[in-house]
Order: sequence, then C-alpha cells, then structure tokens
Amino acid sequence: MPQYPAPPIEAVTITGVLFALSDPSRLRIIAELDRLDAESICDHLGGELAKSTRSHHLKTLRTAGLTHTRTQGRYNYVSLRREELDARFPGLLDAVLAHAPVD
Amino acid sequence: MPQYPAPPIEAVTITGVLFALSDPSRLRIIAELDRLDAESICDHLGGELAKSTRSHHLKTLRTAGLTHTRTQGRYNYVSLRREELDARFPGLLDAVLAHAPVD
DNA sequence: GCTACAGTTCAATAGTTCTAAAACAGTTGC
DNA sequence: GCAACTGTTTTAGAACTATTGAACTGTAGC
Repeated sequence: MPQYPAPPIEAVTITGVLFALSDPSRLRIIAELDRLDAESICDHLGGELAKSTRSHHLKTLRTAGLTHTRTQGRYNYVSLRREELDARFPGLLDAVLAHAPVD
Repeated sequence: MPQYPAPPIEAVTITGVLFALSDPSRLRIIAELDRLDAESICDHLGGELAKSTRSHHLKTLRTAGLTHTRTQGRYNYVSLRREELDARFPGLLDAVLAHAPVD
C-alpha cells in the first residue's frame, strides 16, 4: 500500500499546519487522535465520510506533517506527531485542540 | 468607504481563524500588526502586493474576526483584535506568531 | 485461487481562493 | 470643480480544494 512518507519535522511549516487544521473534518480527525492518545485505523477516523474523502484528508494531514502512518497487514495505523509538533510549535496544538469540536 | 463589519467575537470560529492565518501574506500582515501593537494604514501592510490583493486579504482577515477596521478621512486604520482573540482562543496567537516570518 | 477487506489512486465535478488590472467611491486640499 | 490619493468592488483567469464513485493494490483467511 504505497504512501507518501511524513516530512521531517524541520520541513513542517506553520502555514501548512494551520491550513491542514482549518478544515473541520481534518480538525476532527486530529482531535480524535489526540483524545485517543494512540494509533488508530484510518477507517475509524473522521466520522461519516466517504472512504476516498477520508483518505484524501489523511493524506493532507500526513503531508502537512501532522500525522504519521504505519502499515501493518491490511491496516494503516495513523498517529498524531504530538511530541515533535509540540517541540516545533510550542503551545499550538494545545491552543487549537482546546477549541476543537468534542463530538 | 463601505466595509463589512468585524463579526462579534463569539461568532469567530477556530477553523476560520486557522484558515485566515494559513496564507503567508495574511500571516505576515498579522505579524506586522502584532509587532506594531498599534493601528496601521492598509497601505503599509503586507509588503509588495497589488492594492486589490492587499484589500482582499484584509477583508479575509476582517471577516474571519482577526482584525478591526476604523475609517477616518481617507485612511482605514487596521488593528489586531488581540485581547478579544486571546480571551476566546488562549495561547493561539502567541503560538502562531512565535513562528511567523520576521521579515 | 478466490473472496472479503482496508485503503489508495483515478477521474470528474463543483466550488473556492489567489492574483491583479480596471473601474469606482469617498476624502483632502487647491 | 478638479486633481491626487486611499481603498473597495468588479471582473476575469488560473490554480487549488473538497467530495465522491469507480477502479485498483495489497493483505488475510479459507
């Protein structure tokens, strides 16, 4: 299952991160990953979305540097790059997630 | 000089703010306003931009709730809604502006 | 091999955004 | 009134984005 690798954290830009988080579906996915504090299967993220739409949003999040994806067997395990992002943009995720939809 | 009023702070959404800040030109404008800590004339913001492009970005920032505009005579004075935004999204602007271009 | 499954990629459409020239509106000062 | 000035609005084009169905890739299990 081919995938774009997540960019190195130094290459992650503030504008790229802000844009990735500015879509309600993507912000929800990030909020879910943060709340879980663990990996999640793609299919369990983002609520009611067509699978191709979900895949598109997950790709956007990955290429913006917000998530990491690991493939094992049939599943792709997605995780939030919390520590790296907190180190690069201190306080940003906390501030954003404080106002993310709690669904 | 007709203008859209800035929305009440309660109507300002996190996704709207993140989107407004996700454009390099707009982020630069916000960083300039923050550094100035004062009102600024439209023409002095955003560096080298066509005036219609500048006006477009300023409108985007205003409707997203980030700025306030006051007209006096020939000039429009733009200011950052710092206190209101800090109250609604604590820590967000600080986190973002810590990584805004310093130009 | 075959079926079921997870997920990506492709293709198409609809809507949005960025950029900027041109035209326009309001203000100032002569 | 008129010219200069600030800024908005209009209009247009190119580029990008969101959404989804369909086709496709790879894996698991029988």
